[in-house]
Amino acid sequence: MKLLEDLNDDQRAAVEFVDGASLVIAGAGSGKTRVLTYKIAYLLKKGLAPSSILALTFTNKAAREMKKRIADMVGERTARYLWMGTFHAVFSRILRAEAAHIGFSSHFTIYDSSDSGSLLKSIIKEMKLDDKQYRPGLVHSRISAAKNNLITPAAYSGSTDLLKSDNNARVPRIHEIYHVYTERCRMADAMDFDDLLLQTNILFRDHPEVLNKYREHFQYILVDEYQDTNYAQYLIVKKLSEQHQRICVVGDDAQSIYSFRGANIDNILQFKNNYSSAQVFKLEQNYRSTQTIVNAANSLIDKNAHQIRKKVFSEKAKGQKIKVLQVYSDIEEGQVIANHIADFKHLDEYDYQDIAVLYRTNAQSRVMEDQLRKNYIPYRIYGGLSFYQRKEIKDVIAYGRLIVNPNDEEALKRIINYPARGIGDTTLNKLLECAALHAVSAWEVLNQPLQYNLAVNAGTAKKLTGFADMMKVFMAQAEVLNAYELTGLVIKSTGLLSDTYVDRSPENLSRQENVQELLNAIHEFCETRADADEPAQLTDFLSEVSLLTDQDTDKESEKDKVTLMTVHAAKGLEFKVVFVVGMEEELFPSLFSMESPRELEEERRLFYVAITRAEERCFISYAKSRFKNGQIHFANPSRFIKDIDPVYLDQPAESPFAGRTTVFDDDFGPDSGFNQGLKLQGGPFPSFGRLSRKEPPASQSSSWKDAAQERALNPASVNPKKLTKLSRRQGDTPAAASSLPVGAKVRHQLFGEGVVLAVSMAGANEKAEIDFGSKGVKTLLLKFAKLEIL
DNA sequence: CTTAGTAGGCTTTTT
DNA sequence: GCCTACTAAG
Repeated sequence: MKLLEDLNDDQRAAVEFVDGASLVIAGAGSGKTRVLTYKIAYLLKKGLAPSSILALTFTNKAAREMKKRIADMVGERTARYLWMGTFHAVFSRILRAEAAHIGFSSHFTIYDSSDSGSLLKSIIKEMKLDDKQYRPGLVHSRISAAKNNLITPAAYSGSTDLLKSDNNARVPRIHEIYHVYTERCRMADAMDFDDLLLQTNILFRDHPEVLNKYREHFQYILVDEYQDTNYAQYLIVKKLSEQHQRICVVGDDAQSIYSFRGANIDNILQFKNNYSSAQVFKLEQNYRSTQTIVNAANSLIDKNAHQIRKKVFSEKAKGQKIKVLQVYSDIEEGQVIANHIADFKHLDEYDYQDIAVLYRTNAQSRVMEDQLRKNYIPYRIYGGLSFYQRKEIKDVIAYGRLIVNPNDEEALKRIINYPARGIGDTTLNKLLECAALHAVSAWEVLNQPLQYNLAVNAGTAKKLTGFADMMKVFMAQAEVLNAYELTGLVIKSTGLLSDTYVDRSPENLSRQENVQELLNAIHEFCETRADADEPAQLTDFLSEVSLLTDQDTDKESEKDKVTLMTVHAAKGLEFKVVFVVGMEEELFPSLFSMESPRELEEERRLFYVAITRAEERCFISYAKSRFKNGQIHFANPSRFIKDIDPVYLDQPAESPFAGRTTVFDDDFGPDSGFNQGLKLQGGPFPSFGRLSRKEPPASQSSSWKDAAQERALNPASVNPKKLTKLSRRQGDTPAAASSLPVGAKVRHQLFGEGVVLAVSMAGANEKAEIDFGSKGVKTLLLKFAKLEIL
């Protein structure tokens, strides 16, 4: 078979073995995705129907990319029928189909983490507990851990161990909160992320006929990133595959970095025990990195006790040593890296797009961004707030959610008084308490206030009725309009955007554009669905969108920029040059991991992931001082640097900071407090103060400005889903010469004919205000709006 | 009930 | 430094 020619012996063996369970241990850069895609193609060529193959990935992005690659091999028409996606996406689809079995409706809402947090907060308040003691985040993580281990509220209350542990942590009533939380979710016809896995397990446990249906349906199951699966995921896979054993899991225990989310590394370590006849394949040849990088990474991971031993090797060039950079401050760190990047570019060694800066926490991006901008280096940033987490987007989505599922309490809470319509906290709390008292949804009370003795005065009652009536109009319209039309109607008739029109501040413009971008996305969704002759109602859009949190498409305008992201986000990616920054104790490894050897090993794996992203050059930097929470913190170099065999490192010969390269006051010699681990809190520090406040000229021109402004003002040009810290730093640009003259007549496919009132710039993009007569005046981005000039 | 202003808290990583 | 949650005034 021709497709096998592209594979090495190990890869081919893994691909061709299809008669039983198999575990593929794939070292970093060893062609893991290649094996998965070729294996699927192989199965298809062997005659397996695409719809009978289930391929589970960890991120939407991975699923998309794999699907694309397979489509290239076997054709889009075949590939589209594969069941390929994240656990959450695939099983939410199944849960919607089987919802009736477990007491949900097929259009149940998926609560995101902030919905869960907000609901927990309400519950904690209602139970009159102290939210300092019962911090919603802490409570949520305990409940989440319980769900990931398939512990229901009843089981939780029945477990003396858990109760004891909660007692010790001084949060003895968590099991009660868990009960109420579960009831409230059910009342709201909502599932949180963890429910998607828990409820799937419940469905399969309580309805063997349903389990059998899917068992027979999925003739072959593949799981990517198996080291990151948790118990709930493990059991789903096991139930589906244990009869026919046609399962292939791929992973690398050395890259298990999600235990905080319940991932259990034992799933991969114990695979052979669970599938007794399992074949194990090891992919040990790294095709990505130089020998030095691979060997350095090996020497690091060797310090972990918990692992499957393997010999990852590279046959590429030996390559240069990993350079260790030591600097005084986070600011200098940014500066030094910016200099290196500028040199690479000027010497024509690397383009910006070949370079990534990886950090442990998103908070570290700010300083790096500042320094890159000052040096006119274009960058793109992943992480921070995703598109669908922006306030204005969540508001629109919340209206949609409530229309589709009026019992969605979190959506109701969000919009019942937004835009302001005189329904304040007092009223809302009365409403929610009343609903909780009668064990009905808030929407139910809203519709029958008298029946449930809702104690509000006549004026307030009227406002509530007004809101409910408005929503009912939308709900009726939802029957006839598609998602795009309905969302447009909602935005228009609620005046959701009206407070963004009060001025032309970059923030407001950005909000408008974000909403426009959402509308564009919905529009595109509707068209795609229409082409495929599939429904394009709001409910269809929402069920797709609720699990989209992923970084997305690389657009043309994204080319040749330095990438900034967390190490977690970088998993699965590769760059010619990688800077791993902030290699300091208490940051990497993080403070929270230092107590436990297990977590420390996970941090080490994380560092391993970071280093193995690099193909040719790798830099590691650590700073002596760093701003954290508005205070200066001092730290020692990360212990992980010492874990790397020094023969692979190019580090300053002397003790930390003795051989520094920049000119500074001599306050911090090698014997200063830093090296003794002394911690200083806050307070002005003479030399540091000077260093940190020294601002470079605020000139703005050339390439970075376009980059930054694009990012700031036009989410679409960056990457539509992920975007941090919008426009604070940049103002509006003056209008440039336009391709669209004012006064021109145009036609828009939805709004019909209109007249151009004004054209201006939004970042790097032109936008036009167009009067569509009866359809109103719209502001449209020209790059999106499909306008026909008449 | 709304808004503006201030005090306090917080920070790991993400489907 | 940033965001949220609370407080005081309209």
